[in-house]
Amino acid sequence: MSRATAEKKKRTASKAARRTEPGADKRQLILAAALEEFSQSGFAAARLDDVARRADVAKGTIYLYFKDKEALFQELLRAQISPVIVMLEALLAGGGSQDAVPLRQLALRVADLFVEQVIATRRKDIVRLILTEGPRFPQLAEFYYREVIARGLGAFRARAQRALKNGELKSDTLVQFPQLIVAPALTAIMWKSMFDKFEPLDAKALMKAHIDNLFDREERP
Amino acid sequence: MSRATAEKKKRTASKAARRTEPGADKRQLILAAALEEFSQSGFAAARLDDVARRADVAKGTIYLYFKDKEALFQELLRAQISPVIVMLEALLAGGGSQDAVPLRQLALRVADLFVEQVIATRRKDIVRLILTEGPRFPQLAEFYYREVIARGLGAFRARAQRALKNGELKSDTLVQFPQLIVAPALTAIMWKSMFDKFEPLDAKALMKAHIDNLFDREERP
Amino acid sequence: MSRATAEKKKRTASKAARRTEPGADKRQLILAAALEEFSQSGFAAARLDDVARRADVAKGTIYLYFKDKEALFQELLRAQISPVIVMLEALLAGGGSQDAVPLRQLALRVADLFVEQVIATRRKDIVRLILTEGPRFPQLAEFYYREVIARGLGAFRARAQRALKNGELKSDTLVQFPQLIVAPALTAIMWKSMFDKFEPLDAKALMKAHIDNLFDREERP
Amino acid sequence: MSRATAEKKKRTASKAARRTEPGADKRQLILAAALEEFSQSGFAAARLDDVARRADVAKGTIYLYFKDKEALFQELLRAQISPVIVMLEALLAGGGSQDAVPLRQLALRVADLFVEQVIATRRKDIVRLILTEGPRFPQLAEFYYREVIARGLGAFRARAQRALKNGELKSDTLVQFPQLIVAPALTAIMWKSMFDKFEPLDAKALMKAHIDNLFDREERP
DNA sequence: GATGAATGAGGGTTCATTCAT
DNA sequence: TATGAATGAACCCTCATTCAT
Repeated sequence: MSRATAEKKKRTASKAARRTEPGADKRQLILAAALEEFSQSGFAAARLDDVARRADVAKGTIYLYFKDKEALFQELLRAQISPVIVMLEALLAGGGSQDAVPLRQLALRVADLFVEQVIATRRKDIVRLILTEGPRFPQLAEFYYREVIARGLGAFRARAQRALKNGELKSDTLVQFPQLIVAPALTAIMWKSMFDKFEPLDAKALMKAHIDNLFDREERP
Repeated sequence: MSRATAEKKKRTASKAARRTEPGADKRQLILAAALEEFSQSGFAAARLDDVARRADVAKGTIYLYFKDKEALFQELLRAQISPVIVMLEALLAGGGSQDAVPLRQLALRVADLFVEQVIATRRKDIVRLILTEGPRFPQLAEFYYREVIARGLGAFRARAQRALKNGELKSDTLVQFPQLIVAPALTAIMWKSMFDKFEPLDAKALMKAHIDNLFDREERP
Repeated sequence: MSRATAEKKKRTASKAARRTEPGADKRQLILAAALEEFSQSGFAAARLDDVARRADVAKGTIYLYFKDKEALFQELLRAQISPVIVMLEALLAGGGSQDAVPLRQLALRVADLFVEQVIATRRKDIVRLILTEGPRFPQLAEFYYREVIARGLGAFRARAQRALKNGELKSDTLVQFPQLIVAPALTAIMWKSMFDKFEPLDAKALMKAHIDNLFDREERP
Repeated sequence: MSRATAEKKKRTASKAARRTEPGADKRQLILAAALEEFSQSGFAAARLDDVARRADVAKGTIYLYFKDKEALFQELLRAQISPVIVMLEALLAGGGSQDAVPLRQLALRVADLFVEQVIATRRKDIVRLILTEGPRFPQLAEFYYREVIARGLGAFRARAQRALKNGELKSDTLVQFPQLIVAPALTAIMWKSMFDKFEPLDAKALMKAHIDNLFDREERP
């Protein structure tokens, strides 16, 4: 009871505060609450009741902004992907167009960015949700493949190809399997949500060790 | 009424056929059906009705073998883990006790085994389910960490330590991050269940390339 | 089927009528329907489906007002007890504080009240349910003992004690066994719900005869 | 698992022991177990599974002796009534045919017998069940009314009539309301199953006080 | 007769969705 | 727009009953 009471009080207070918030767009509130609930419980087990409560809106309000539960879910995942795509393209296409930065430096920079901006934040749950619920939402999987995977790996593959040509890379491993570059990142995300309490994982160090592995062999004379 | 009657007849017929099946243990039938349904829909969205139908038993029969939906789910995941553990220990402890086989060979052998026995079979769904539902079932995550992760990585880490001492490994990367060895395997599992239809992935080649990466750098003079 | 159709029509009609009913509080509707169903079938055999239908609400609506079937049951019994307690105390404490009214008159008055307000009404089913289901709901039995039995018999016992002292009563029978005063009332309730159709019982006359019995002996010289 | 295994072993053992019991009539075992379960849970909530376990027979066995759950229930109540009827008639008809024993003595004797043979034993649960479930089983109520109530009260009423004629009784209260004689007995049964743990009731003393009440007034000059 | 695995109808409960206000 | 009471389909689970052995 005390927990509920405390929570209620807090919510009531924040409600008053939020009411007056100027740009407190309901849609954003709902999306934020939905991320929380969906990543906590998964799509099927999440309750719109809880989303509404957390967003501090009425249950019916959700339906003013989203057709149904699935639309909310998919729009949530799509909305959050946009910045990732932008970031991705900025890094790969922009920074790499002239290959001013060596691929290894680029990889390290992206890895750091990914750890800081995704793995260390709530955003990692977006990735988890996509991995987790993707098989149940074919359109989502397809969308994600087209917009993120194909583009991201494609760009990386192109960049690796150039690195291979200009001698920065000695083997074509990364050209054939660009997936290798992200494997430890996915592993880190899964690890953090399941095993981190038993054995914490330093994601940044893991990524660095992995990249060192991929490039050190190449750079030896 | 005619529908019910017709259905009953049909079922009776197919039942008669199956009745004679020799080792068709009900419990196993249910577990197999459950794997199918759970990996298709996830825990929350799977319907026991469908499990029953797929196993060709009545809904109530499930409850003769499992306390409830969650017990069915957890026993499913635990039951399938045992062979993995056995395999794991046989390979690492057994084959590696005298380190007769170089770690690289061992890794390649394990990778092949994992691809053939897990990734290429229905068993990969077990791994997916654990990764996917683990956060919602803390006991399961803990069990899995204790029985599989801690043991597996522990054994691998010990073996890597010895490889480092006897010069087979030049860096301590794998001692610090034994997770690296499995990262591409997880990635392959996720890829296969979401993106394989868009772009098939050769898991075995991926694993080989990864292991080559890890060891080649060490073996250069 | 014709029965169902007929019922549906009736319900639709009455629903339209009820929609406009002013104070038709849903909670009260549900409680009234629940009393009907529970006293007809007992707790275990009563179906919430029927309660809902009788209250003319959807099944889910019940759960907006009551946590579950048991809560509905217990709140039903507790809600109905309050007026009884109030009545009880008004009569015994109020009217008896100065013992202005002889105990016999008081008993007759209470008996009449009980017959009219309880035995002759739907309320007798509340008493039946408590007697009937009490053993299965220990909290309910305790609540009832504390709030009604202990208080009611206690007050009556005190009043009887005074009557004994001031000579109105000659023996201490009622002080020792205040339960005696209510025994015929319980018997009447049971009789009415089982045997009244075979042999009607005049509860008021029964109570009067009983009270005469208890007091006549005392009043003889 | 260990609990289940242990229980199974125990049951198997005791079963072996019972197997050799000579007159261990299955039907009686089942009836005894049924009484236990029905009076603990009521008709609707009692589980035949538990009856079978308690009787140490298989679930199917029950159906060899009783058509269904309701038949078991009704036969249970009817079977147990017979001795009561016999006793009743022996006392009233037999002992009272010549009115050798004064009615008051007879009443006291019956009360004692009832307390000892019914209220103090498992048999009180039979009475409770009849009172409790009667309304749901019209045939049972009718059977009970015809075989027990009508006969018992009839015999008592006849005896009271004679007592009135021969001066043993001064008023016709008991002729009009023979139910009065049993009211405290029913009250005692209800009390014992609900409130006895809060406030124990001396049923025998209660009955005696009640009978004194009924007869003292008559016997005063 | 006796067993107990199997059945499946039935009921309690949840929760996405609607709609009158 | 926003609300939240109301809905009812859907799903888990129980348990009386059956039947092959």
